[in-house]
Amino acid sequence: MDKSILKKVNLFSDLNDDELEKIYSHSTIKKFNKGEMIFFETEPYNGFYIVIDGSVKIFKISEDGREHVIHFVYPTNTFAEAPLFEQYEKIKNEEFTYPANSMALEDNTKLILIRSDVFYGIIEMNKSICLKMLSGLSRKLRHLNSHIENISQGVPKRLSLFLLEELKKSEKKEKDIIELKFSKHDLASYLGTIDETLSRCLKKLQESNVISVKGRSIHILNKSALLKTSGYKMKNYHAAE
Amino acid sequence: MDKSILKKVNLFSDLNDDELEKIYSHSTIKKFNKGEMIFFETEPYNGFYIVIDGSVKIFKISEDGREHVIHFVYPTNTFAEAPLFEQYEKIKNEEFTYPANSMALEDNTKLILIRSDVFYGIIEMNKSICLKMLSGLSRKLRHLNSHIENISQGVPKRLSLFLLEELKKSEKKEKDIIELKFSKHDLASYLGTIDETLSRCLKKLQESNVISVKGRSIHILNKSALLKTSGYKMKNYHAAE
DNA sequence: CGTAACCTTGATTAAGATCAATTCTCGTGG
DNA sequence: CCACGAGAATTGATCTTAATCAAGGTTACG
Repeated sequence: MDKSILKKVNLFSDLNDDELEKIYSHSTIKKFNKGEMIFFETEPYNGFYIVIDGSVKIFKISEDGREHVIHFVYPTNTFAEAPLFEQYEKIKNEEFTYPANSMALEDNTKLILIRSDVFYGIIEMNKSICLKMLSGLSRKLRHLNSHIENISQGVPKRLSLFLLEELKKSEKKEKDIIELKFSKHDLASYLGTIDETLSRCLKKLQESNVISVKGRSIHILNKSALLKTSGYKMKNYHAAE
Repeated sequence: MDKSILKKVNLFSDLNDDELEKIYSHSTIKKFNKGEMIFFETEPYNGFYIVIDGSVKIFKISEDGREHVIHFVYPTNTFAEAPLFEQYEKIKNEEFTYPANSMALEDNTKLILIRSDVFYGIIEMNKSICLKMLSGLSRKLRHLNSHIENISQGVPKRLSLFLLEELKKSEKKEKDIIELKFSKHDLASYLGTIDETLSRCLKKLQESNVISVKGRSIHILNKSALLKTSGYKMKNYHAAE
């Protein structure tokens, strides 16, 4: 893999060359195609991942076999870091498993696996990476809190919020267009609803000329209408991860 | 305040006497009565809290004025730590606010306020406290993840899960009895439902002899029935915070 | 005791899940 | 290049759950 990729990962931005070299030499890059599993929640934990290319969904399976999407992860973000520290507190080699399942959403999705023991070594040498980690986890916490707040407030509202968040993330590229990396089924699951309900909600938004949907690309025609139905509050909008 | 209290806080268990002294001498203990506000989400952030006695609820208020309880916090646990690290990454004195509102649930609730600047000083000196913090945040993340998973699965299920979690927390004291520190209204809000629905669910559980409710104390009569309606999976149950 | 906050109960309504068909889309092989 | 088939998405009809609306009943506390 290209060593310069590591520098783009916010988590590693304060590491010196020795430390980067250590991670570089001990890490493996893994490639997955669309639909391939990255890990199962039954699997023993051995490290966390960084998305380099493509995208990933994190999901749980309930006892009735249904899938519940918890997160979508995009490049330069990490996932499955939490068990690292729960594990660290205990006897080092206690059996821990991954907290959920994860699957690649696109062909040629590239990930770096950072093994627990490698990372523990880095932590010992470098305090700043701890603070980066803390800051990353804090943002995730904040995000989950607002997700919980939203989830109890009706599908149209949740959908509007989701669209605004996605729009914010992609604001660098083409204005006003969201390219979904995943099926509407996955989106429905993430929003805590089902395909049919999502479909109907999207239809309504189209009929009132707020958005226009073509396959997996969604054009935002009237952002302020979305803000309105999402129950716009400054801080919510800015807190989006 | 009694200095020995600090040692009971897991977060501080690895600090040496100097460090404890520093926290001790720079911290204030604050007392609140039932119903008093600890902070508002509009308020500038100046540090996190540790519950020493009593209990606290963390909640948001939606634009229609409704209250949404996100957390209940009990002794020796911390709350509002997340902004600490989001703030640390930025220019130090950027204006940050609390992430939600908080209110004391009991008379004579005692809290320690750890000011941001004091804590930054400790962090500089002691790496282990970072790891403790990481571990604490990780557990919260895991907890929120399972909360999200649960919230989309019907009130009876959520209620059963809540009861089992509470039972687990209080397992040290009287077996099989849960003493709520808060109103049923707050519980309903935490479960993402309303008073009437909660009332009916509790009634049903009583009629089928799973629990018995007297005021704010709930006696668990048939734990395995609860496990069943909660969709029991080993890891869920053990992951309870 | 009396009042207010808290909780419960019943009747009604609305949101969204479920069930059951279609239609659409896209990749594959003929 | 077209036809096929499978998965994805949409649509309509119905059913379930839980929110809403409207009264009562209980409890706690001055």
